[in-house]
Amino acid sequence: MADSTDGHSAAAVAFLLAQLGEHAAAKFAERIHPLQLTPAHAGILRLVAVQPGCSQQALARTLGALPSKVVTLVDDLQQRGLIERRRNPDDRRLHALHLTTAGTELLRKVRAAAESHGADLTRALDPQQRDNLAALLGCIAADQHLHPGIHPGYQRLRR
Amino acid sequence: MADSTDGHSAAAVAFLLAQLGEHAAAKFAERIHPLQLTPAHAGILRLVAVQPGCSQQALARTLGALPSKVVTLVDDLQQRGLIERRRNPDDRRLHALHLTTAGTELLRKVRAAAESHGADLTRALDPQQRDNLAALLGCIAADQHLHPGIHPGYQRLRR
DNA sequence: TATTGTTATACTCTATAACTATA
DNA sequence: TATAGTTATAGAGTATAACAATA
Repeated sequence: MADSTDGHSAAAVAFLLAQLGEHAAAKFAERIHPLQLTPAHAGILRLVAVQPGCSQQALARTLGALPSKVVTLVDDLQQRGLIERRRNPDDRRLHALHLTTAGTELLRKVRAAAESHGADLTRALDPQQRDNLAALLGCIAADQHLHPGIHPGYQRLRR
Repeated sequence: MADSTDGHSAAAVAFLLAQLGEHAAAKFAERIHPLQLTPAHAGILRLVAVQPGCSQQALARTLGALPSKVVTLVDDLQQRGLIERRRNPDDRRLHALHLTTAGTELLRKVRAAAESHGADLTRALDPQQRDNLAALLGCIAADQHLHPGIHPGYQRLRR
């Protein structure tokens, strides 16, 4: 990985980003572990909430993940009664995905966990610094053409 | 993963960090791929440069990686003539690791790649913004007790 | 024939623990 | 007995492609 010893070089910023990003992802995974969810599960719950009735293929395309992986994750969530597969009468090949009441409730807990996770992660910054950081990161994310809300790690989803 | 749709909440910052961190790591891996190195290889090259003569166990402890993984990575680097295993005469169980001339040269290329990678990643920011970002990230990293130069991803080193 | 969802299989990666040599 | 390094092996995880149902 990049050298991190040469002050505020561009390489040092990139290394810090990679380091903190991994740390943030790992801490978030810990936060939702008690809910018996992985980040992948949480990502699917969130997307189905945003796009109710979406198909598994659409989900896979949006996440950049393999359809066969999405199947097993949706299996998990359905078996726990968090998500429903409804047959689309117009095209019976498709499964229209919907959150159940339990799924909506659990997603609320996931969002609460994400918020307290974020607060803990940025506790060293005052509100102005935090907004400043958000703006700078948003600037880079836009420039790098990252899709809002789509973590590249979704491409290797884990159960 | 965290919701990224609620403005500049703490959760949004955490999500952006995770997203950008993964992106930065992936881009860096692409940069050094032509050198036939993975980030894990690069990390070992760098640590051996910083602590010449260190043992493989010490390396594994510093990186938080399994000793058996370090073996295969050092094997790769040794076979390519980038690193030397010297027997420690005082304790013949230990291998003292040293970079060869070729290893030192390749590490220079890795550092150049890291620098241009960082420049590309932060091209949307002016120098002042970049320094600002570095300071904010450094602040969080220190608060979260991250070890400078040690990427948490080293713990699952890949060849 | 093409597409959705699913399942099966082969492959890779990882972790554990056994092994050797030295202490 | 304990530790460094190595190797072997079993388990988990992943990607590919085969498959059934529907269009």
